Amino acid sequence: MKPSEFKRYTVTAALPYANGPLHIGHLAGCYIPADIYVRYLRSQGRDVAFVGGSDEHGVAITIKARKEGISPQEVVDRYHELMKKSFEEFGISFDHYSRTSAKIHHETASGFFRDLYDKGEFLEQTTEQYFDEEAGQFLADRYIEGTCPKCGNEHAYGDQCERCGSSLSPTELINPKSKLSGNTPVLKETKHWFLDLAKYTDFLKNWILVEHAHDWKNNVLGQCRSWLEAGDGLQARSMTRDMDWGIPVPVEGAEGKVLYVWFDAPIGYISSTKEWAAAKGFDWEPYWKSEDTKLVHFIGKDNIVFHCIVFPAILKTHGGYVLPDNVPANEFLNLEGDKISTSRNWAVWLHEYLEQFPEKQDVLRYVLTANAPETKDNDFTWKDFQSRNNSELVAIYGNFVNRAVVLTHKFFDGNVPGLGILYDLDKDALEALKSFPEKIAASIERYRFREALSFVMDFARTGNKYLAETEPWKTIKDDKERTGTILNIALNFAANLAIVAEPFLPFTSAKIFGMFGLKGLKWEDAGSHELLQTGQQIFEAALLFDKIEDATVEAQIQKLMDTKKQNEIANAEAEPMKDIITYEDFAKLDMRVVKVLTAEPMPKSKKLLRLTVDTGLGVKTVLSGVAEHFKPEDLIGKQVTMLINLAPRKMMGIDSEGMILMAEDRDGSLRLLQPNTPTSEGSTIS
RNA sequence: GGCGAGGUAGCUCAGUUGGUUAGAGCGCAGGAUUCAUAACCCUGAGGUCAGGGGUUCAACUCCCCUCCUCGCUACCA
Repeated sequence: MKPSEFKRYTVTAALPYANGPLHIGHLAGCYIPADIYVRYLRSQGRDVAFVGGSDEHGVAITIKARKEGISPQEVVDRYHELMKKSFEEFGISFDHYSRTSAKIHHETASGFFRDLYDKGEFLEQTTEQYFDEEAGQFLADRYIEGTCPKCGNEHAYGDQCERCGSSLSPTELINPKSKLSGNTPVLKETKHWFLDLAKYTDFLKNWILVEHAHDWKNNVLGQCRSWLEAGDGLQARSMTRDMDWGIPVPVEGAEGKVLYVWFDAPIGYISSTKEWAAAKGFDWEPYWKSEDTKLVHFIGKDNIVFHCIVFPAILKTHGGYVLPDNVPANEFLNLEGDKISTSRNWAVWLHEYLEQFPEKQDVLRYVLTANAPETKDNDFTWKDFQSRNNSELVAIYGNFVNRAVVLTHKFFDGNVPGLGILYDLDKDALEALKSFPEKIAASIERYRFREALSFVMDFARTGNKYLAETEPWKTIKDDKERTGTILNIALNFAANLAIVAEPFLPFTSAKIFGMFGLKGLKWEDAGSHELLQTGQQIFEAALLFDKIEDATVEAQIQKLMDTKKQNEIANAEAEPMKDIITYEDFAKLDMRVVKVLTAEPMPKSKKLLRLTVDTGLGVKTVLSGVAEHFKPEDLIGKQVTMLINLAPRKMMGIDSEGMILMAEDRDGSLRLLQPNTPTSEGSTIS
C-alpha cells in the first residue's frame, strides 16, 4: 500500500518497564523517533493514534517489591507516575499513555489468550520447575539464587549470573536456594502453554524477508533473519508463567499462573488504543483492524524478536488485525563510552535532566536525534551535547531567527515589511524555502530522522547565508524598500523553519510562533513565503537557546566519574564468605597437585581447552574453560591444583573428569594455583 | 564456534540499485564581516574507505579470506 492510500496511522512506542526511571537510552531508542514521526503526521493532518503505556508485569517487578518491602502494585504505581510525568514534560506527545495493570488491558490480553486457546493454538507441555514448598509456589528463574557454575559467584540468579554475565538455567545452579524462604527448592511438575512459533516460520519468512526486504531497516531484517534462519528454527515459547503477579491465565486448571509478560505487553498497545478511544467516544477498531491503517512500532533493538516474530504471529493467528507496516528499531545508545546500565547507575536520567536543565527539552531532543543510533550503536557524551548546543542550536538556528527578528525591530519597529522587487538571490532563497520541507518530509517518511534533522539545520544555514549575502544592515542606509524585501523573506524563512522543525524541537517552534503571533500552522503551509502578513507586528526577540558553559557539562561528567568510582569500590569488595561447613564437608573434596601433560584448544569452542593431566593415580582428561585466559603452551608441563573426585561431566561429547582450580581476580582474570616448589604428582591438598 | 550488525577525515557520522576528482557537521588553519548569544559567511588542509585476494571497462559498493568492535546463542564440573 502506498503512503497516500493509508487512511490512518497507529503508532506505538515500546512500553517502558515500570521498575526504574527513564533514561536517555530509552529516549534515543524509541520515544523521540516515535514522537517526531507522529508530530510530523499530525502536522500533515493525518489521522494518527500514538499509544503507549507502562509495562507493569513480570518477575523483575516482584523482586524489586520484595527487596523494598512493598507490594508490586506500589512499585509500578511509583514508576508509572514518574514515567508518565517525565514523558509529558519532555514533550513525548502520546495520544494516550496507559498501563498494563489497567482493567481493560487484563480483559484484552485475557481475551487474546482465550481466543488462541480455543483455537487449539497452544502446545501444552509439562516440565519440571523449582518449587518452594514453604512458600507454596513455583519459582521464577530470578527467584532462585545459587552458586554460578561458571565463576563461582554465590549470588547468581536462575537465568543469569550478573558477575560473569553468563546465561544460566535454574537447574545449572549449584546449591540453589529460594529467595522467598531461603530453602532449597524441589523440582516439581508444572503445565504451561507454548506458542508453537515454528508453525509460522514460512509465513514470517515471506512476510518479513520477502515482502519487507526493501522497506525495513537493515539491522531489523538481520535480526529477523538470524531467528528465522537459525539452524534449529524457531523454538516454541511458553506464554505462561507460575506467578501471582500478572494477568491470570484464563483457562481451567491454570490457578497460580499468569500470562508471560511478553505475551501481554504488546497487546498493551491495543488496550491503550481502546482506552483512548473510549475516553474520546469513538471506535478503536479501525486503528487495529482496518486494512488501510498503517501500524508502526518504534522499539529498541532488544525488542525486535517480540515485535517482528512473536506479536505478529499472535495477531495473525487471532486474525482480523493488521500487521505492522514497519518496525524501525534503533540500536543502542552508550554513555561516555560505556553501556547504559540502570543497576550500575550509568545513565542520564530523564527526570533528573528535566530538573537540572529546565526549559531545555529541545536541546536533549536535538542531540539525541542528531546522534541517534539509527544504524549502529552510538555514544552520548556531554562534550558532544555542549558542542551541538553551542555551535548548532545557538550559533546556527537560534542565531538566524534572532537576527531576522532583531533586524526587523531595528529597521521597521517590529512591523513585517512587504516584498519588493526580487533579485536572483531572493528567488534562490524562495526556491530553497519551497524545497526544504519536501526533503525533510521525505526523510521522515523513511524513518531517517537524523538526516531529516540535518536538513532542518541546513535550512537554517541557508537563512544565515541569505542574510550574509544580502546584507540588510548595509542596504538600510540607502534603500529601505530593498531592506524590507530581505527581511520579509528572512522572517518567512524563520516561520517556515518553525513548521518543519516542530516535530524535532516542539518547544522552540512554539516560541517562534509566539514571537510571530502565529498559530495553527501545519505542514501544508510550509514552503509558502506569505506566512507573515505585511504590516503585522511581531514581538521582541527572545533567545531560543542559551550557551551551555564548560562548568555545566563538567559537573555532569564529574557526576558520572563519581558513579564510576562508586562502582569500582563496590566491585573491589571481596566476595562475602560462604556458609560455614563442617570438616566432613571439606574432607569430601579430593584435591591434588597434578601436572598438565597436554593442552589443546577444543575445536568449535571459544572458551574450552582440552587438557590431559597426570594425577599420580593415572591420566585424566579435563575440559577447562580457560581458553580466553591461557594459551595451551602456558599450561603444558605446569603443575597445577585440581579437584579430582568431581563427578565426570560430558561437554561437547567428551567427559571432563575433574576441575582445575583457579584464582579469579576482581577483574575476572584467572591465575593458576601452583605449589611454590615442584611437588610430586598426586600429592594431596589439605 | 554459529548467526546478525558494524569497521569511511582528528571527532561524530552520511554514502540508496557498482559509474567521473569519496561527502556533511564539529574541531583546526586562513580570509571576509559586524545585523546577531565573538555568533554568522567564504576558502583551505586531512582519508591505501580495517587488511589481503578475486570478479569487472569500472569496487567504499559484489564474492572469498583474515583482523577488530557490538548483540543474540552454545560449550567454562
